[in-house]
Amino acid sequence: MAQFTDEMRKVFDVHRLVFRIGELASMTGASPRQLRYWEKKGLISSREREDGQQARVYTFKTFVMVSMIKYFMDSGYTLTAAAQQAQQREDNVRLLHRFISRGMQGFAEVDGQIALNLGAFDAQQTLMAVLPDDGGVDYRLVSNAEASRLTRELPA
Amino acid sequence: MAQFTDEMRKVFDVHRLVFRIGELASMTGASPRQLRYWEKKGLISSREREDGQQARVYTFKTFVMVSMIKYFMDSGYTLTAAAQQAQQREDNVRLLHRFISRGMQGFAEVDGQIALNLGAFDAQQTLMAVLPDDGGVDYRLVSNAEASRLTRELPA
DNA sequence: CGTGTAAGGAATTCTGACACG
DNA sequence: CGTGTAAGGAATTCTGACACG
Repeated sequence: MAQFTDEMRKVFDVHRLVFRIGELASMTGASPRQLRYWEKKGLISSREREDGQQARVYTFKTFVMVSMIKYFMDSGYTLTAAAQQAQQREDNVRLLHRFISRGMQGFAEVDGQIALNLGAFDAQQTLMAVLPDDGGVDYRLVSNAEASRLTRELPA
Repeated sequence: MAQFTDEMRKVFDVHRLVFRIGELASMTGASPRQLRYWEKKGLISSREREDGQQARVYTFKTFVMVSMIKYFMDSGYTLTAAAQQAQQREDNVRLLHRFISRGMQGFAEVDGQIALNLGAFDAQQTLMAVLPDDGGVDYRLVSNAEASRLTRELPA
């Protein structure tokens, strides 16, 4: 399953995502004028423009930040207060990214259902997540030996 | 913690992400000419253009697809074969999204460490994921009562 | 303070075509 | 088949300014 993570890590890496001002505006509901002003105030940032590049380039991190600022402003906060609120949430966002990037070991098959191998639970057992039909998530502990047996090879 | 998921779900919803051909090209390494040709062949798709909109608009789904096609082509596959390989992986991508969107119940604090509440393990216990300093992920089972007690309120 | 708009120049995207193979 | 390029028109982004408040 190392094959999966190696290949797919780059596919899921949101840090590769880049946007120009028009898309970021349509994605978040903030106007281009607002985005330029927020950047001038230092509330958000765009990537350094190499050489003679004209258009601003925003990253996924900025997309998240703008989305949060917009959300808090729509809730009644002033721009400055909304930016402060968003900054506090930033830590949680980073934490979630760490959990996601560390916890995914690959897919497996448990009791005939597709499961996600979440890695070692303790020295003897591996944690699996299963998606039942009711829309929730079930968790199963299986022996490490059984885990590697259950973990299916992806189509080469 | 319902507060967190309600507010942040829209922030993390990658389906809101949109790109134009230039960004998608720079993000994936495929040329604009390639993207137009692949679309003409039906291997990828761009969003319907409303009214007189000129520029193509791509979604995150297409970003993932293009990344995979590019990866397999760089590995030596022909365009058609690479697209077939990518299509097979698509199912796994969708599965991973379902696991992520269902499994996140919010943040908690376990043994003084930040943890991710992954929801019910069984009728009595809640599953928590903890990030130790060694870079891995540890899992803990706590009683449901303790879980709700440990789950910290996010800054309002 | 925070955002809208009109203004002119620069960069992007569009399509259909010619090219090579 | 699969991609590059030159060509001209259309849409986007840029900055600094004027406006309202």
